[in-house]
Amino acid sequence: MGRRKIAIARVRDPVIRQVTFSKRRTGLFKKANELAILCGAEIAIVVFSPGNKPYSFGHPSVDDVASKFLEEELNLDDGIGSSSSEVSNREDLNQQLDDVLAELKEAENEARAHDEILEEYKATELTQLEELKDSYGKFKEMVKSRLSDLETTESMLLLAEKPVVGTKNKVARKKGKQPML
Amino acid sequence: MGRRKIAIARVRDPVIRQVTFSKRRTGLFKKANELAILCGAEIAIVVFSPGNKPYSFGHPSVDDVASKFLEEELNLDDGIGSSSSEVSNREDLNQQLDDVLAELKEAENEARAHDEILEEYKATELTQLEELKDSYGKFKEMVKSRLSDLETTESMLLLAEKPVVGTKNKVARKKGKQPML
DNA sequence: AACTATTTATAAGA
DNA sequence: TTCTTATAAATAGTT
Repeated sequence: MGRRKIAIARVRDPVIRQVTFSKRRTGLFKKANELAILCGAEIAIVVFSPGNKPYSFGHPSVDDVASKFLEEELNLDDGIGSSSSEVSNREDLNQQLDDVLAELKEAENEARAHDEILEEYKATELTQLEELKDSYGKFKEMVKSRLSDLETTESMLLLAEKPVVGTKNKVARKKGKQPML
Repeated sequence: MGRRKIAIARVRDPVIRQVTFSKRRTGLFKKANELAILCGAEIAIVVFSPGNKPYSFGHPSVDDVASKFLEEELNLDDGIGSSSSEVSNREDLNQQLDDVLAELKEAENEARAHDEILEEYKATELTQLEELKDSYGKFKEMVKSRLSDLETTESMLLLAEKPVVGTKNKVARKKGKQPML
């Protein structure tokens, strides 16, 4: 779409490559925005420029899309690694699940203890800690999410026999603004 | 770019909306691929269709870009929340940092305990647990990373005075393939 | 899914 | 980098 047609191959000249990146990144984000608005789609994009500077686009936010993708990951999950032949005895599985459930509840309690420790720094000026807490919160959410999955033993067993359907992913944004490479 | 110009606003007709989504998602991913090839850029995209089906694009892979973005997040981090005027006394800050360091080490030990519990299921057929462990491992890495940051007190103080430079993000992929909505 | 009339993105150039 | 513009490419409406 320019004065000339170009082949899709690495642009040699570093200067032109950078210019091309800037133009196309702008175009890509614009397209992403239109897709989100027109179709009510949720979308997150992360790009690294040739100079390795990070850029991101999110609608409604990278965070939201990220979390949602993580949910998918947790719900659709595996089904691989245990061939149906290995799923021999349902009773055994149920017992195992009960054990796992107990252990995870224990782990969650410990997680709560961690959280309390970290909470003490909520009011501190050392905002770097927020970052750590965020990741820790996400972990706790996963534990909880996993717990409810396990509690519905029946559905999990079904999942274990279901073929994989979707892509799974996880994204969690932080504050910050775009560098102007 | 069609027979008529359309306004960028939510497409009412669900059928047309879905068709538009399919066409534009294809276009977006194509653009993303061209950007990656032409500029040697790394890129990851996650989208949810109007019907809430997940689609993703990654070059070289969503995983790789995700990890890299997470690194950025850990390294460039905050610097917000504490105006330079609040960074009054370096000695006080150093003391606070020492305290935080101690607490974090404690938290890390607890984290290690969690990990051991989870490790017991490494050989189990319940592969869904792998996912949980992955997220937990990431959390632990962040704790460790943060710890080393804190240990180099000097550099952290510098960070606290530095303006925000990059966007931060975290992504962790799972296996799976694209649904053909 | 295909087909085009049009709109939009963008390669080159300034 | 920003703008301009000729041209390539994406896509809205149609079949």
